[in-house]
Amino acid sequence: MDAPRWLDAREARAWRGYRRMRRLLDLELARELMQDAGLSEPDYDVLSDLSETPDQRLRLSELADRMLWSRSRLSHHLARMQQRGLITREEHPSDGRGSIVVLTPAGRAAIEAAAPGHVAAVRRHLIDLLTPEEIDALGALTQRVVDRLSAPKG
Amino acid sequence: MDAPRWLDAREARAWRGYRRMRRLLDLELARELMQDAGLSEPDYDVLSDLSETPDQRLRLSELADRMLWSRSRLSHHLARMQQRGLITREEHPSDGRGSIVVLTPAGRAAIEAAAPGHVAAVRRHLIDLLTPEEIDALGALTQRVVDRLSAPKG
DNA sequence: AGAGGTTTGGTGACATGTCAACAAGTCGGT
DNA sequence: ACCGACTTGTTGACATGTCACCAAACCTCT
Repeated sequence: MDAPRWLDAREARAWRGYRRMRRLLDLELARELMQDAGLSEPDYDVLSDLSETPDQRLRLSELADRMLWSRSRLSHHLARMQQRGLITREEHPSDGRGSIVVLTPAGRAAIEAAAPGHVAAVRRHLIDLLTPEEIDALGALTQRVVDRLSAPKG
Repeated sequence: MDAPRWLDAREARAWRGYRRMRRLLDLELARELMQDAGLSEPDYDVLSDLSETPDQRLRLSELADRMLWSRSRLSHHLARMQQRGLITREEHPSDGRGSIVVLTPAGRAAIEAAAPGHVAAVRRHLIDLLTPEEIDALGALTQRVVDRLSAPKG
């Protein structure tokens, strides 16, 4: 058991700042999104990912992988979104197990109505507060961390 | 309704990277923390904040404010932690409404056992992957965003 | 064809977080 | 002292996320 290497002042500032930013940004973006568009962030993410596919449809497992969600979580969430008419399920044409998640017209309308305001909020509270250098640094750094965590033996 | 200013390629990379990093980092840190120390991240945060105070005790509302949690959430969570013997509640000496959250010896032992491993994990998956410049940039940028979001009229 | 192992999506039980309402206490003005 | 407005912490109902498990379908052998 080696002596732990605690964070120095700069590292601690970055780590604490990151966590605090996360929390505050989440709260604010979720609040505005719900108020302006009646969607939760998970709702928005599902609709957004679906709307970016060519046919507005994705296999459940594929969608779950993209979102980094468990299939169970997605299945539960889709059930709720289906209740509200935002998505439907179709059978997979060749794989009898598969379930295809499809964006309904109402779902498409919802994401199209929500997107401009949400992007504006992301700009207002984050992107537009950063210098171009900071944006590039954030892009580079997050990608490096993500690549490590996604690597097979990370 | 002005035409929305969508994110350009660099901005989108930063934003997507940030969200993906968040998710992956959360999953991994929570997984290791639970496995190594039997604590959830919320558990750790409560214990950590408490252990950093001079007397290992804080008023509930004060702790909630520091953590950016609602009082309701904290109250529920403390009930569960109290069940496990990690914290206790005491009466406030002068304010009859107040409840003081106190770290128990078991709680102190838990955070002391968990901290070295957790800090090491934070280093391994984030801090040690960044250059000193990136750490400073992250510290500066998060602080700016936090300050804006914390401002009275944000 | 069929056995054995894997993948897929769903389910119920349970843990956690949110929201609105509440009782008790405090505070400030009169 | 007392009234009304506010603060504090708790609670219960409900929304959401996690976990273990399952049935059905698939895939790979022989």
